[in-house]
Amino acid sequence: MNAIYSTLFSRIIAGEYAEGTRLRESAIALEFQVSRTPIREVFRMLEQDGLVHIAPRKGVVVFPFTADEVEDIYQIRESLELSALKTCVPVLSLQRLIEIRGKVHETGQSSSAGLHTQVDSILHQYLIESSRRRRLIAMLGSLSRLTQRFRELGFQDDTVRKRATAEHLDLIDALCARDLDRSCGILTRHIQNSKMRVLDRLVGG
Amino acid sequence: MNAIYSTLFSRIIAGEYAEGTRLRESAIALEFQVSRTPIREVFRMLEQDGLVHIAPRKGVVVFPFTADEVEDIYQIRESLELSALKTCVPVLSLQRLIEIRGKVHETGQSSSAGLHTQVDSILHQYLIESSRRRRLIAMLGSLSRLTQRFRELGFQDDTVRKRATAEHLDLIDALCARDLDRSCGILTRHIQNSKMRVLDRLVGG
DNA sequence: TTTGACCAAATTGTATGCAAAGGAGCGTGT
DNA sequence: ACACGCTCCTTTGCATACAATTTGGTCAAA
Repeated sequence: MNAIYSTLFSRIIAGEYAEGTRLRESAIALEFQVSRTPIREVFRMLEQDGLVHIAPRKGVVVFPFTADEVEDIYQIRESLELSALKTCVPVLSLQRLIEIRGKVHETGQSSSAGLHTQVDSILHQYLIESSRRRRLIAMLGSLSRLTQRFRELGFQDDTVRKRATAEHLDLIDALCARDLDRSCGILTRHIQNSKMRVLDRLVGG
Repeated sequence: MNAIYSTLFSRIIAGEYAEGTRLRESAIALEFQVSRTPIREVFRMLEQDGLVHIAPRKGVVVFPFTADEVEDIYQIRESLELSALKTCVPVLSLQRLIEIRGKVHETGQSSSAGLHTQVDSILHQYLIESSRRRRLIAMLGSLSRLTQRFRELGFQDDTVRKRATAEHLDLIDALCARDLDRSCGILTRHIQNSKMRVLDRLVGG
């Protein structure tokens, strides 16, 4: 059932269903050779991701997943990550920051998009989770999953990778100095840059 | 089924289930005289609200809904409403703002907590929806529902009502002048004040 | 006493069948 | 011609039955 969820999730993210497409329980059930029962749960999970709308007795329709949508997701993510940052700055572990700084620096030379994506995740995840705000963490996790596929694409260009690495190092330095204002500024620009990269990829092809 | 959802929702909000309580499908199904099938959907809906955690094959456990949690919700709400505000300021209708200003002013004299709550909702809703950002609107709607019960309690004190009304009028004036910075400042303070009120009520009794 | 394996009860996951609501098409009346 | 209502078909909602997995406990061996 998790596989079915992942498949539908990917399809919607990839824009394989036109905006407003209605998903029918029996059709999906037939396609995946299961009964309608698990499909209904999958629908609920997709609703949690904000990917479909469930209208009682009417069925489920997929929301558009366009550039606008991705932009909105990044805007929300920016707001929430800033909030997390404000909470976590005082409690971050210097040791862990330096450890992550090492990884970032090391990866800076690599040309593997996958590796860059991974290190990027580690840093952001650490900041977010350090806020210890369960709800915030969950929301950011959800948003992250929605853009996961695109982020890797963003790291394919070398100049982009260089810049991202520089931003990460800057941010970590500001965090080590417990400089909240500077951290916020850097993080804001960093996320805006990520957004641009992804949107460029999206509209460009 | 919607009734079952509402009931469980209220119970969790009210703290009627101790932190970590496990909800068993059969038990709930028995209580509400339905089969387990709709109960599973209700669980998914509660998961959407961030009120329970569903662990596959393990069951669902309710998250704590404590003052910490409410505080987090308000912090998130502040971040997101500010984001909405930034988006909507340029497109707000002067006519509609003045219309709402009338309602706020009129309600300022009333001592009905319900009426104040209602007007408060109208203003915030208008700002949020004007952003036209589907996802943001949905998230704020969800957060709003989580604190709905408490907000009304917050409006029981007369000095509080006076202050809230003043803040609303201020905000609307700033919005009419399309003064983004001032609007942001006022909204931030306004939400912080709401948070305090609610938290005071919560810890006070 | 403690550890491990194994069995039984409880609980969740899925399939199937039936009930009920929505929607399209057709016909009738105005 | 148009609106209204009726009927049939599709689709969703729910109940029940069965399968699979977890969990708690018991007993035996180290």
